[in-house]
Amino acid sequence: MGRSPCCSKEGMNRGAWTVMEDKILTSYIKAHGEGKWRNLPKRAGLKRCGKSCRLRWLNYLRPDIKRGNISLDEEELIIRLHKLLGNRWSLIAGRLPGRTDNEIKNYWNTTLGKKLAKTDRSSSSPPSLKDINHPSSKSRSKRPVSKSSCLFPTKATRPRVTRYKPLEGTKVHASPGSSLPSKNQSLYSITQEYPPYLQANYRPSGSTCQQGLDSESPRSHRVHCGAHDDHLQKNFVGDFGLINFGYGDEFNAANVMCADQPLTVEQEMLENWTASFCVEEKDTLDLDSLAYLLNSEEWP
DNA sequence: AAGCCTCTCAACCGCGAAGTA
DNA sequence: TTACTTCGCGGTTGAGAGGCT
Repeated sequence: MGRSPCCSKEGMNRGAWTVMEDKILTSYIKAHGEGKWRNLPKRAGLKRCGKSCRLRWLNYLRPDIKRGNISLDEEELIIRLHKLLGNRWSLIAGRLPGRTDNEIKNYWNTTLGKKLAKTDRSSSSPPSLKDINHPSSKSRSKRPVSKSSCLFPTKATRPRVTRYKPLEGTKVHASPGSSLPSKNQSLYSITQEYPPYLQANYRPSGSTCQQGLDSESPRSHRVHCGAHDDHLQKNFVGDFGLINFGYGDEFNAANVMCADQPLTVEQEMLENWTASFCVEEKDTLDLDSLAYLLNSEEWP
């Protein structure tokens, strides 16, 4: 039978996206919502394959993409989640609002993986963040320290190259990866707070574990729902089951485990969250619980 | 100054899972 | 049930930028 290509390669643009292409894609998705990637380029008038459009949107154009360096808390979370989940970047990204799986994957491959490998070699015991952030190795310490990055030697020695193009009007929106159902907030009420072009396909995180809520794009139920994964079942229920997220009754353990409900600990991140329209300010995450979680020695 | 090296990250590719007819 | 389509994931690649010699 053979696998049919996702699209005809002939006459297609490849490589870096132009500003114009970005604009076309962004405005199309804002008007029509995500999904139907295969037909999207044709309808939008783009000479790109659907896959490429999807990737560009998810990794770059999406309005809730968080730019800038990975914070210490985020890094710690990545390390812990990677320990737990392995190279399941989309699941890890689901816990880091505004971060994409590609970004985390890149960050791991270029920075964290190396750091951890180094520290693992030099010590048989699991590395602490202190070890990771202040490794004894001076292999690249010749490079001057950048003002803009101060967290880690590897970053400091080589300023992060920021090549992304400026996006006008970029602001944080709630997305499946960043929406956090707050106390006493029903799933549906969150849906209502999505902008129209997001409502078409975005659904509150809980919906990915609740079959039937999204009849338009049923596929969105899978992948991000860690509850369907045995490994996650075992580990996340065990690890997160004790946390009081302060959700209502509709959030059972399986819902809490949903990968697209972010698990975050950074106050600034939370404030950014609540600053967006997704979560009302008065409804806050139980930070104490999360702080306890990260500080806990029982974390893997 | 120029060539080489290292690093980052956007983009591509192939595959498997899930949905559909 | 099965053949096919579509989507999303993880691994990999390569262009571009900056540092080093």
